Amino acid sequence: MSSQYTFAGQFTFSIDSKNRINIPAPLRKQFLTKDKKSFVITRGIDQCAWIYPISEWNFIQNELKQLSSLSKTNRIFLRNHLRHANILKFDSQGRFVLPQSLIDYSAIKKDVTIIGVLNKIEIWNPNLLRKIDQSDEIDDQSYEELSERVNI
Amino acid sequence: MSSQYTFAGQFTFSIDSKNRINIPAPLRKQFLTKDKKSFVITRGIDQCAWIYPISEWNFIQNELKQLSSLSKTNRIFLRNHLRHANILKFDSQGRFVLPQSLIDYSAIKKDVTIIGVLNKIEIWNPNLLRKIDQSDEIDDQSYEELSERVNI
DNA sequence: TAAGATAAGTGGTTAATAGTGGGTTAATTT
DNA sequence: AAATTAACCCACTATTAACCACTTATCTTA
Repeated sequence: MSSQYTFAGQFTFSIDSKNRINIPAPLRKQFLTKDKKSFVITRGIDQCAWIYPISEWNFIQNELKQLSSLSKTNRIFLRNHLRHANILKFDSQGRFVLPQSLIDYSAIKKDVTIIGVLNKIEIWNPNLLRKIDQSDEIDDQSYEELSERVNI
Repeated sequence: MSSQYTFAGQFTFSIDSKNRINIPAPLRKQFLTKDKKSFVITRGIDQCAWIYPISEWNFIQNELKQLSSLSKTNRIFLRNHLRHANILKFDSQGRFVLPQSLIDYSAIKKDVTIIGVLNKIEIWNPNLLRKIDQSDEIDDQSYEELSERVNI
């Protein structure tokens, strides 16, 4: 079964003095009642934080179980992905407290950029994201390969 | 499964002080009841905005879901395609609010040209479109290549 | 073809919601 | 027990979305 979530869009919010971040209403509204405002926040592969609704996370965990720990890449990926995972809820105003370890990892200062990416939500330092935009342009060859697989 | 929409035609409307744009009635009428006036508006490949009825967009999203986020190319590709996507509805008068980011991207001022292009609707600055019309003529070689794929 | 009726396009006002800030009490931790 | 953290509550402001109203164009029907 594939994901029930289809997040999209970009939002620029701020983190307050108590390290709280508001989840943008358009994204928050998508949360299914079965997930009861619960989600997992963890390190992204890039220098950002990833948020998965709890049911998505359970699904991903099952996928991760398929990976053999004999592979070094797998071991590293599993460790980094799991050890920094925090189960959180958002409060009655729709906010959550971003753990200090993720603030450090993502280099969050005052402003945050929040992006919906299909089944997950990304939390970025706007400046870092801008830097990535410029430096990580996909080379043409990769795009060509992608275009043969995805029909947009 | 192929598209259920076949938009066509060109219309010149205006954007009002609250950044609202009216969807031309001939296009609006095509919206299926299952789509409930919902659509996604995002950056076009050219300097314009693209509107997809929500069911069309879901079709695209399902293709995107096949891409694993373990690949860097995929991550960048997904992020950049989804971050500019806005899920919107048109109001009881058939209008929607064009997000500021797309106003900037498309360089929309007062007038807009709206074009139906099969499964999507394009929103243009009329002046830009005129300029493109003149400069972007399709050369014969490209037409040859097209002719092998499309039978008109 | 003319007149009425209907729909389309445009403009503005009001009411609801979203985003943000802060304070108070209850749990944990040290 | 003190201090820190977390949950809960209240409040303000700006933005957004829902609503109403008017004009122009199109369609229908006598």
